[in-house]
Amino acid sequence: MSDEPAVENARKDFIREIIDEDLASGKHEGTVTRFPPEPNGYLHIGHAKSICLNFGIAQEYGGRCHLRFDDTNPTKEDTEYVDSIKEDVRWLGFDWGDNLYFASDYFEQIYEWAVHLIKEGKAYVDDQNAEQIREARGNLQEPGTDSPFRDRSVEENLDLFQRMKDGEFGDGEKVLRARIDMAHANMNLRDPVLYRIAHAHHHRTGDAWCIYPMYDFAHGQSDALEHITHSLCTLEFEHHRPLYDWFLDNLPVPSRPRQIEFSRLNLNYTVMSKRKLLQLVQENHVSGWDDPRMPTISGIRRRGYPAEAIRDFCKTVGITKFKGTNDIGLLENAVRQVLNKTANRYMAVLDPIKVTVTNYPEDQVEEMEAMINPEDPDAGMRKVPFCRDLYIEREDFMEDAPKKFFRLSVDKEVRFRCAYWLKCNEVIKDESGEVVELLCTYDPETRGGENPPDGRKVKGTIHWVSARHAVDAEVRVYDRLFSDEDPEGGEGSFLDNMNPDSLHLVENAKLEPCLADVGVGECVQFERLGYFAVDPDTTADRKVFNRTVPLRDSWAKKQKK
RNA sequence: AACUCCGUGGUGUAACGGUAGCACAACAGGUUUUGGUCCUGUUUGUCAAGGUUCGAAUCCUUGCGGAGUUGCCA
Repeated sequence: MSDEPAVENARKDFIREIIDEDLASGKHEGTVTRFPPEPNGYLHIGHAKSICLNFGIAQEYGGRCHLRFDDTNPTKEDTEYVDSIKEDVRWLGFDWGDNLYFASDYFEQIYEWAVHLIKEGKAYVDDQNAEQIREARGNLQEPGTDSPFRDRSVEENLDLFQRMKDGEFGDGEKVLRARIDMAHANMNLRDPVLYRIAHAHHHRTGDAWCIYPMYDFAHGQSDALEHITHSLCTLEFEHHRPLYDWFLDNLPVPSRPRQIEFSRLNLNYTVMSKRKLLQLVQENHVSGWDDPRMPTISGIRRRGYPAEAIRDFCKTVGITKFKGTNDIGLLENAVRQVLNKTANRYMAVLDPIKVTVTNYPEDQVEEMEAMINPEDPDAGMRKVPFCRDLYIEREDFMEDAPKKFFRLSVDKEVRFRCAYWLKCNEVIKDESGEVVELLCTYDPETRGGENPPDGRKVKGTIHWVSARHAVDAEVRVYDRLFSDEDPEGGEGSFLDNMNPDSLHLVENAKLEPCLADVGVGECVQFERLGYFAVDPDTTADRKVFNRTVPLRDSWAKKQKK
């Protein structure tokens, strides 16, 4: 309720302003949008922007948003992708209801419209091959030249097109082209191809067709058939709009959609093109489409990013025609913001050093009380066992500590979160000089981590785990996949810019026992470290965690300087 | 000058002729049993030049810069 005025006053992007105008002027009575993926790959965060836009508008305006698969190219498409796309849209929190469509459902109608154009003298069958057509198209400086087949009679065109459909010709032998203007400044209007021959099995229509419409000849008409009011797409389609409109002008379509283009999402340290993502998968640079380092929806889901954070992120990047690059930090910030409110806190040690509390009774174990989430008191409390044998993070101990190091050091005292204050008295090293154990003493007057009565102060609080009760787990610590801000820039392949340390595998992390009960997919905070999600690779006897995103770390930042 | 589109702090995004604001980042401080969270403050911007106007990021002109377009992909 309280955020209603905020929604009301929310600044609208130029597309929503256009919709407002169209509603105000009576041009449309409602708003119908569509999300039109081609089922030839997995959805990525860039698609999320389009999904949030299209479905978001439908929600805000009480309209509807169709999920339509743009499946006009049978050689590249597959039902595997259809299924993953549906799952991803649903996971993002959107619902297309009964409005699930396929461009291939319209093949018959689109074919009839092609015949219509032929009858009007606005389309012709061209016998030229692909190379000849390319050469005759001219270039950006020079006009194209008419095809020698451009002036065939309507009857001949009708006959030839029928025979194309009947399978009399091989792939590439003939195409159907619109008869527009071979000298047009916009290449898309230089007699664009409408239909090509492809003796290929289609994932839905099977072998019913051997001719398939091109995107341009299918998309706008599909929009019109579905009574889409606003057809939102990315900037690359801007100079296709005149063609989009040409078909609507020259065909007896049942409605008049309007195409509006906006800038696609670009993120630094990320590649977004389907081709490159496919390459990463096929060449095994990642473990699959859902590798947690991938910008795919399935990847970021597995990584632990909440859908809400993706939606928030899409809201903050906004919709414009300006082709900019967003900072990946903005996404990570959205993730932290959601997780800070929702993630349960636990303690886990990724790189353990043993700590022995020499003055703590050998046989004693105490159940320390700890908040599950300080940001959400309703989450309640949990119990964490404390005893003489503990682990702490190697990073939290330093022998020659600088003044600003607030953690454990020799003769220094620090708070063990929710437990006691401990002082390190002695360091035990192995032959190579590596620290293997710390001998510490605890102060019984600091139980629960409370301040002692004598008024002593301590600057730091560190996390720990009982060595006797710890649960072992695998933790996959991810970093960005590319070390270069613009992986696709520069001379060589984008693969040259891959971050060699994008995955750091921790085989034997030590977890507090409560963590044994966390289910697959759940994302928790390992205190002082970051957010971690339980990976599906988890088995009955071994948990696997993915690091979703680290906590902000002003100490690390200070150290770098 | 083939055509089309786009230029607001470091990044992204508002301001629709009337105080250039917000988020992220950065920096400084406060709070804190997470060097987290939270709070406060600071730095940094209208591509340029003309014009219209009492008044221009906004309208006009010119220039400059960037992107896209020559698939039987979408």
